[in-house]
Amino acid sequence: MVDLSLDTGSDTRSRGASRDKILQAAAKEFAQRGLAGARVDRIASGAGVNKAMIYYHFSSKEGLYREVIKELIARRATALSGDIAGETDLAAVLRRALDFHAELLHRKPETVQIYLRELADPKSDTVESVARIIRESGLPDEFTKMLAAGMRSGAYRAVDVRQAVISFITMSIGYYLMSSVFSKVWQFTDEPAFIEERKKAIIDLFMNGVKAR
Amino acid sequence: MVDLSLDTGSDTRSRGASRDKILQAAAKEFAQRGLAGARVDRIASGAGVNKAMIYYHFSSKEGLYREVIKELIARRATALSGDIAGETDLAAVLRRALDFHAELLHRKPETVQIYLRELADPKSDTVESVARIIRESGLPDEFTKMLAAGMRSGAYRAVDVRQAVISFITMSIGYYLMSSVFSKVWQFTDEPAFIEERKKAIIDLFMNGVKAR
Amino acid sequence: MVDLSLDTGSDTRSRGASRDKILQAAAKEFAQRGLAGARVDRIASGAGVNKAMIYYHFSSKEGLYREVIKELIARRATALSGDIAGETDLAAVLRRALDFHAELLHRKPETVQIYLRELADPKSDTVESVARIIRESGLPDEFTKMLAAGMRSGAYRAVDVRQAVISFITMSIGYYLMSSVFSKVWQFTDEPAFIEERKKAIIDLFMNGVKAR
Amino acid sequence: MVDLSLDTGSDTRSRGASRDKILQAAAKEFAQRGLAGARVDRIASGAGVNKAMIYYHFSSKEGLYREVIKELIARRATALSGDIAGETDLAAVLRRALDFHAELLHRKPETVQIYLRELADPKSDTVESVARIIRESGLPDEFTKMLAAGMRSGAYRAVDVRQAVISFITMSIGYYLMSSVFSKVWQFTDEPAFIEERKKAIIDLFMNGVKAR
DNA sequence: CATGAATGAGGATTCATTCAT
DNA sequence: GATGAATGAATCCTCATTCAT
Repeated sequence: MVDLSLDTGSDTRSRGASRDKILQAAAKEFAQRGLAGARVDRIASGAGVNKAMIYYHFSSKEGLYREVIKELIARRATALSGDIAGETDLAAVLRRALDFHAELLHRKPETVQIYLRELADPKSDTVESVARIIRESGLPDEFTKMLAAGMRSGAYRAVDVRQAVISFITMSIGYYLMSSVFSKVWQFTDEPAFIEERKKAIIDLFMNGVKAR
Repeated sequence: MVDLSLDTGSDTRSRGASRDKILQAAAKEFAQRGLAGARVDRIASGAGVNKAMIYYHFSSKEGLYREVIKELIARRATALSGDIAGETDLAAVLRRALDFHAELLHRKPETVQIYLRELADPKSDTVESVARIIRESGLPDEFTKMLAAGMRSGAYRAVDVRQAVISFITMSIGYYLMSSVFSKVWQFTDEPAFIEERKKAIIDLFMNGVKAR
Repeated sequence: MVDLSLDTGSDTRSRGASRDKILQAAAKEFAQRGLAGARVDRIASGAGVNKAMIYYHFSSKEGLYREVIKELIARRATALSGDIAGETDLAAVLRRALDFHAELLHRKPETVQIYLRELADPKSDTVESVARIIRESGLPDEFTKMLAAGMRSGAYRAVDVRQAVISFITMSIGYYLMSSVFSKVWQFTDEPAFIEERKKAIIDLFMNGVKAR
Repeated sequence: MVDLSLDTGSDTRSRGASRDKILQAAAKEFAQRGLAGARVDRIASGAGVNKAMIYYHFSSKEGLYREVIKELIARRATALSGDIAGETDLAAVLRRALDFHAELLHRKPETVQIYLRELADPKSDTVESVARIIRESGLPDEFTKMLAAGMRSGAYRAVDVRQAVISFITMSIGYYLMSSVFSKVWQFTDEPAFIEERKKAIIDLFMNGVKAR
């Protein structure tokens, strides 16, 4: 499976140690408060470094934010590309995607928060690049091909393919986006276990939903 | 059907046109930039009033924000409660909920943006109250009852009811939350039409997904 | 004679009272320390206003500086244009110019200091605009015409006209530029009187210097 | 003639190439931006050395500035002292002084810029020391003596001696101070040639201006 | 000598909020 | 209701200077 380890590169020994501490602290602050609400002082003290170090390593608060985005989203999201290429089974493709989403959005809780804020920002180019990543990942195409083939062969019912893709993506990602609400409605005790069940439930509902009768 | 008219409150007999203009402008500003990123100056000039007027009508920037939230989310969301009570058919309940989500999140584009930001805010009590509204709306309970009944009667397959509810909600709401990405991947030409198709597609996938074979 | 009163306009009653106080204090601060050395805090307390008022009235420290320049140099310097037009006598032209320089550079001591710093700044466009003002004032042309005419008529010796103009300007303005040194070498007791003598001495030396023998 | 070679000091046997590079870069930076506007970083990168090296060689930014002043002005200016002592002819004294000013202010363009800024600084002790150098150079005394003698002998007209000295100094030095303006008014093509002509023109105007008729 | 990293004390600018009219 | 002017408390960022190596 894809390695999505959290470090910012290979040089986390002492070269750039404080740079990394800043990135960590910044991710947390930006996730919790957003770019506008984040305080450089808070990031500095969170990272245990002098405020000026932030400007030594990054151009500005916004530059730091961009770097955090890059580390947290862009860099990790691209990892999926070409990973579903080999699969021939629709259910397997779904599982790959589900695992990837979990990996991407659940390992680092900050990721979801930042992603939510980016979704709300009309000027965000993160959204643009995520869209590009999705397109280039081949998921929609692969999905479409498999569904279409299954529909031709009579294995699947006639469904709107685009809607199906969207339904799958929303079921998978939507959970992470809204989990703060869900967890208040149902109080999950064991989230990791819940997520594994969720993956199965999504595959189950989706496959049964499209399968011919 | 639920009345979700756009005015800022039914008790606003003539409590000031400028108060409303401020609320409109504030909703837009908060949606685009979030509470921290919003500028009182910008809200004032957006509303075409003097900045001091905002403090004449509202206690503070945060007070104004709370008021916007109340108008945009709380007030409208509560409208659903007791509306699905009468339904006996699962598909009809789904449709009610889908219509409600569309009404709530699509009519005013600001709603989604603010909602996204609230989801990202760990201190948000909007999330709390939305959770409460969902609980009190009876949707999960009704849903659970109907699914359980269907499973007992053999009409539906044995599925994890909680997961099913979540799958439905994410399919429905998830689209609005992520539509900025989707619209960049697929370029919808006619969104209202697309949303109507989407509702059907969700019901179709869900009902087929749970129906016994 | 030209009115070169110091106020920034006609509305110095209470409309823009603090704006004017800021301009006054800023002129002093910029004169003493230069743009880079000036402190916004010092300007604010010098003007007896809140620091934020500076940004209410001016775009930035640099914007304020430009405004000061405009008030102190550009606006006043343009006043000379067309003022020497009527003169037919070379000595009278000299006197006009001498009076103008005194008016411009001696009334407000800050003017010289700021002018000196602008002369030292390779990126200054004040220097550009002063050059333009000189050109458009007609002084060099008038001067040239009169000297040339005098040379043709035999009243004046054959001299390099351009050098003569420069000699005159440097004698007149150079004194103000270097007066801080001169006053340390000679300790003038009565400067206004000294300046009047200086004007006469310059005319005397110049006219005798060019007159035919 | 006076040795005004450009090296940064005769006692710099091999006291480090980087020290000199720093002084060069610092002179440029201080000339262009002034003490307050100068950036230590920029000086360091201009000199091609690490910023800390500056503090290895100099006590502080201001200490470096003082050193630059010493090299550029004080050290070179003192060279004139006692050089005009031998002259008996007024015109020869003028020429000596003109050559010295040209040497001092024209060889290194930074000199004029720094000098201009010092003239504008009310706390400058460079101005003080230049005044002292002028006094001690004997130029004013020599000048005065010669003019007075000429006036007694009937060779010169009765003029205000102090004004005459100032007129001469301003004609000579004033050109360098204001050359950035002059060059924008007239666009000199060949500055060295122009300066030689200027020297002659100054002597010509001055001598004719004081000579008895 | 030389360097990259670090720091504290500012310094410019912003911004929510209030006041006088 | 309505406004222009005013303010204090941040907040981002800079910069001279020092330190560890």
